[in-house]
Amino acid sequence: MAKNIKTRKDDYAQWYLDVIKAAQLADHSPVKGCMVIRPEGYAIWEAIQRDLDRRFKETGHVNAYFPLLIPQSFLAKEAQHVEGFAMECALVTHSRLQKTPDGKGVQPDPSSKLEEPYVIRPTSETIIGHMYAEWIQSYRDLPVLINQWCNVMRWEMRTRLFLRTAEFLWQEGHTAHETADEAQEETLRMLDVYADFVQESLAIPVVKGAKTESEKFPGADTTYCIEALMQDGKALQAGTSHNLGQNFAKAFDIKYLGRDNTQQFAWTTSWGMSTRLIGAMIMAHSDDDGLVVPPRVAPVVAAIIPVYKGDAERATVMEFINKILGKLVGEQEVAFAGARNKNAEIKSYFFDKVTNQRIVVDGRDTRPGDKQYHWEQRGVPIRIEVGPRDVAAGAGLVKRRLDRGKETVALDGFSADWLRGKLDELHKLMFDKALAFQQASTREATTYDELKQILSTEGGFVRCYFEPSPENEAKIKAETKATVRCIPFEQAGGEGTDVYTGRPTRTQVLFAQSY
RNA sequence: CGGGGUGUAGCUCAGCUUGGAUUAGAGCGCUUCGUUCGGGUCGAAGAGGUCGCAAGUUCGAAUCUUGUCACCCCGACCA
Repeated sequence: MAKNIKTRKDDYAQWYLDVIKAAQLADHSPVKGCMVIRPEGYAIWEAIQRDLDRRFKETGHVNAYFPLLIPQSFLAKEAQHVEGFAMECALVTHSRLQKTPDGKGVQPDPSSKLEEPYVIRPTSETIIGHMYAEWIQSYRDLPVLINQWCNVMRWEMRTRLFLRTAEFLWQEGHTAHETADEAQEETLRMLDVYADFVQESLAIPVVKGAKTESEKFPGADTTYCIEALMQDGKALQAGTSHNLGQNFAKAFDIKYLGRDNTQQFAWTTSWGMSTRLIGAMIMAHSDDDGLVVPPRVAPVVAAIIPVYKGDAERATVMEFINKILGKLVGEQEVAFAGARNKNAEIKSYFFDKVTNQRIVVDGRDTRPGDKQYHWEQRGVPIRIEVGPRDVAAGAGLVKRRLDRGKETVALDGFSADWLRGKLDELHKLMFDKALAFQQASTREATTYDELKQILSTEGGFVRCYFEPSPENEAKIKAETKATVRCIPFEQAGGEGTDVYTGRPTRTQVLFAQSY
């Protein structure tokens, strides 16, 4: 049992922080609400970026970069947008510092006060809209399909590592189209891209659906989302895709000359996913022993742990490990890595140079138990233990992080394909496990009492007939802390009784408490 | 911004009620040496703190008083 990690049952919130700390994914920073993403955590973000970016390119998008600072007046141009974000905007008001009168500190130089303050972007619809207005003149300029990878800042009152930080990393796609249909098609296409990514790479099952009026993005006509369920029964919005209609086009004057030679407003969309995904990944898969990383985004796919006493045993064990490595990563990489790792206690070998996934050999002078815990807490999918007994048997002991499963694999059994197969198998097991949990945690309610009962005792998703309305949602939230997570695409069909009003409705929604 | 709580070593904390033998401590972590090595060995030596900050009371303050700052938890807000 891990000594440094609280159990989920005892204190779920503390468990989450302990897992992050033990795996060295992130740290609190001196800046309130802002985290430091440590190398182990950033490597996971890089894997997410690489995979998502490929999917964006495959669907015809290109990357660009827009400024961090947005003129304050831009925020005011779209009425709902400013209302939604005004409360959490950080402002830049000066361009210079000067020494304080006592000479000990610094303060803003009053003479450097900006004519118009800048807002640190909470999202970039406005400044991108401004640029699109300049770039788009004709229907021939459409569609514009641009994504940017960047940081944004939202001055949250309460923050949690990865799930909600004042500054976070994300991607935001912004597209402009000739017709409403194309914009709608794009909005749904990117929602599918998100869902596929989260399921195929992070092994987290999601529910696709639409947001209600009160939960949608400020300035959108419609917001679609993917919702995931965490192990404590709370929901987490993993990604959103917005159909902005002509709202931003009208606010920023994005007009084009149409095929009929008349001026038209463009139809725009935006969609984003953030470092919150790392929080989702942790909460969906990890256990009381620490982090469990889905194999497809794991920076280290396997850790080899030598076991020996004395120099003689060490030499034979290491020699055998090199043979295993040769099978897994190739003789050439073993040779290259030898030079690269010269002075490293933990030696690192490329398993896949495209995804930058590695295999490590932990040669530190500590007890094998230490090493087991070390890699276990970091969520490495597979550990290979090699000691004198294994060398004698010509095999390695393979342990799986997910379920502690063990098997002995003969030297000839090791190969890159073998490892890929193992990782795929683990991915599938992780997804199935998470899916089984999600299904078991999705319940139906036919009355309001039933809804309250489920939410207060078991949590999870509650599916029920409900006609969304801001007033009734607010009342339900006040009583249950739960909100409509989405109106799922998959509807039972037919007519039912609204759990709150008792009136007939055809709409089914998913209620849950959320992060 | 409302309610509650906490500030002592890198981390978790004891000491504070009743001021003085505390030359400020413990466990973990860290460094060095030895030992051990199949799920967190053991031992020795060592580094590390103006007790959040400021003023006051006192012969004497981590301990009492006042002020101040920071952080945490619960609520309102949220990718």
